[in-house]
Amino acid sequence: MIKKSTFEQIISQDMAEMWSALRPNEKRIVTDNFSIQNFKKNQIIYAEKDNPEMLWCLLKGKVKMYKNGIGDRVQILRLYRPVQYFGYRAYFAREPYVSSAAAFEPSTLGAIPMEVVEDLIKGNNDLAMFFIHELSRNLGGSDTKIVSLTQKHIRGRLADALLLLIENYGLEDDESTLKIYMSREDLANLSNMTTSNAIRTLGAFVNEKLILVDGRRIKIINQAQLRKISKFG
Amino acid sequence: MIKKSTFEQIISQDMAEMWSALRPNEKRIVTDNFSIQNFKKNQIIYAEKDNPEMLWCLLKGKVKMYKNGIGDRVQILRLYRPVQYFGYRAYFAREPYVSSAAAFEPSTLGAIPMEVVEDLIKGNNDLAMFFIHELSRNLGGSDTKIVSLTQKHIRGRLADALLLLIENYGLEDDESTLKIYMSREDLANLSNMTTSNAIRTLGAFVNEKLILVDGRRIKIINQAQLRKISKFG
DNA sequence: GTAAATTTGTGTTATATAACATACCTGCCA
DNA sequence: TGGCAGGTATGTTATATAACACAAATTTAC
Repeated sequence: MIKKSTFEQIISQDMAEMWSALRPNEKRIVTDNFSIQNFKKNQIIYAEKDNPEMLWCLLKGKVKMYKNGIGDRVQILRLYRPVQYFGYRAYFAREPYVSSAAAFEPSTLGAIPMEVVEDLIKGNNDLAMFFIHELSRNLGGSDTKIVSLTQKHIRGRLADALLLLIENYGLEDDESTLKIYMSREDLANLSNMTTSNAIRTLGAFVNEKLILVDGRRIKIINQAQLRKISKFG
Repeated sequence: MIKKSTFEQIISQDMAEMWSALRPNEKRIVTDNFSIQNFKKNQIIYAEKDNPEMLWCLLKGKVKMYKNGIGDRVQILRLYRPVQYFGYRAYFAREPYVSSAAAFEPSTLGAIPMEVVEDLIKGNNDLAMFFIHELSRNLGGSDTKIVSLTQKHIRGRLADALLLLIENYGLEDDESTLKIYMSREDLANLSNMTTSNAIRTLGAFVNEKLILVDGRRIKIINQAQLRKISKFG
């Protein structure tokens, strides 16, 4: 358990966007109901069909939201970085989770009971607008993803995945190495293809000098060309 | 142009869910800013990349929200029936539309400027919760659709489309005829396949006595089996 | 520190579905 | 009334990608 003073520090520094929407007494309510949990690599935070109870706030690490599909296939739907919120959609929809969330790597998360969040929303319209905004952006992303994943060819889908990783987790100081190191399988699950095809297509990109690969370390060499592949072929 | 009294009637009867969240003075604001527009069959209501300005309320008819994809392919994302609201997501996300909306058949729509809606939300938390709820349900649907469209086989996807049409537009008094008559092409665009394959697979379903087809009229004979096909093969 | 398990890599085959070609049907309007 | 456009139907071919099989490399566990 972490001391109260540390709580305050973490949430006031990192939860900026949502935090700033709150009045002093509301901040107090959040602080009082905030609990911190650590997750190991690949540990599940919540699973499909669970009842949504918490608003999760990723403080440290990386998290994937995914859905188990047909056979053993998995589709990664969204990726989270500090400090982003998730786990609230199903609660607001009054339905069980339709997807699962797991830590990509050792991660620290904050949790606030959704009832508390809902009460806060009822008395604070900036907070309501925060969630309306988040949901709206996610829905647009999900709609766009439908078309990309169903209509683009393998190369386009993998290019999309790489570009998403750049956007989401950024690059090292060398301005080319992806900050996330993920398995070929996760890469495949992100871009709707088999692991073999992720490996093969990644290899093709290396041959074409678009990227450089060393184990799970990926260096982006030709981002412009990746964008072209995402758009056309 | 329709008389004010008729306005009041339409919106108080049909806009029930959102309408009931409003206080008398807010209802007045909506009424004063409400305009009615008729759309012909296949007429576009708004298009991708347009700037979102209006909250649309479908009063009569049927509307499809779709996205133009690669080549000439189209993906139908959502269907609307009276009385449902759409067109607000992009506004809340502060981005241009990522999809288009068009009338399936001659339709009557109400329009309210999004600025007015946003002002109302800022002063009315029930209204905010209405949108949070709608967005949350749509996002769950979109996430589920991603997996269905990418992982299910053609038969499962077409079965899904038929079940969606039942759920969305219902059946005639005979409790078997779909209330919506759509082209094979639209059916294909709903279930991510070519028109040829929609025609063929529909034919297969007829052979298997799951449905009966007379032109665009579709009778659902064996819904249980359609559900099985949606789930497995 | 060595065995076991997992991940990565590569070749081959199988198959679902798109692409293409063509014909027919049906309503429309000139 | 006849031809034209749009939609429906069906057969054939092409192809992108999954499925499978196996070997090598790397990580994990005891």
